[in-house]
Amino acid sequence: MPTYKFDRFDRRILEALQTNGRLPNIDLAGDIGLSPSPCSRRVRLLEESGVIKGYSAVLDQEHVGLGLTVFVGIKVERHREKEAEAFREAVSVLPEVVMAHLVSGESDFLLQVVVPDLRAYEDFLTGTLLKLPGVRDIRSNFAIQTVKPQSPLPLAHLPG
Amino acid sequence: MPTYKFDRFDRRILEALQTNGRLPNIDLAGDIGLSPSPCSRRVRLLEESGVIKGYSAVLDQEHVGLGLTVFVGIKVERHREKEAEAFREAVSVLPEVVMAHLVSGESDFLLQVVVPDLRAYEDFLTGTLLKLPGVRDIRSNFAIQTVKPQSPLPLAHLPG
DNA sequence: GCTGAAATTATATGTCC
DNA sequence: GGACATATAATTTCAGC
Repeated sequence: MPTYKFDRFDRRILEALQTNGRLPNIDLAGDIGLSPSPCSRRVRLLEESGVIKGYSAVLDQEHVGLGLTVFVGIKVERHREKEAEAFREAVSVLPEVVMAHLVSGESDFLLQVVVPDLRAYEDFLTGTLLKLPGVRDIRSNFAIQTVKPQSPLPLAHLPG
Repeated sequence: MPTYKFDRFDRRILEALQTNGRLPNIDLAGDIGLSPSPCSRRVRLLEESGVIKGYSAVLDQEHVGLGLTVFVGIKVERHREKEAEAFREAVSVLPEVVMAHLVSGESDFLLQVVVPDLRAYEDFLTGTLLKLPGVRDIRSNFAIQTVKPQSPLPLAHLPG
């Protein structure tokens, strides 16, 4: 379903649930100015249509012992499609890789990697990343400070 | 609270709630092999201690009309601390910026920017980013394909 | 600490207007 | 979309291990 006819209620639901995914329906309904029944219906429709892909607990990285975030740029050899797909598959199953994109520019791939510390990153880099097939170059950019943590998507372009 | 004495139950709770932040307590309890009472207590402690920072609905970017993700590297002038703080503050309040870090390497800051399309990015780049104080250089890397979407933090280093 | 059961309260859902 | 009734689920308490 590529399109979805949003109105201002849907937009406010999405904004509220991005900020608090466990907001009780009764509170959500009150916040957006709707009674619980239609609010619940809308949320279900948004879930079933795939607009809401799921819900997630947001953890404090430091608290769970994950002190190091690294943004990794990877250049690869020119691949045939079959090899390229194998590379993407290999990257996407690595737990330490919490996000990965094919990008334009200097690197071919940009990965966000999360590990406990520098020692763990060293192991991951030499033991895993550098052994991926077709890797030509890896550039590691270490996060020194979080300026803005992962935040809600901007929905200002939707009706409302 | 910089440390937290996790055991295997806490780890499994965190893993489960990262995957499904709305998993009913009764189901969560069953999954991790605990009865509902202690399971509920543990979740509450994890929330109160800040290990669980919150919950969020995960949206489908395309479905909500946000077709373009750009990873933006920014180099800045040497700042005094007061100016540096002003820059970080300015970046962190921009809705289009869904994540931002101070990083080592080529750029000083790395931003993840989400907008509807190239036209919107053009406006954002020229109208907002390039006008931030002290910007020396901006490099835009466009996401061509999502290899792995934002995914749960790896907790394999915790007990369990 | 956990289990299990029961009671209470809160929340979600379905039906009908 | 709203109101109301019904069904689910969460939370608390307490006994016993």
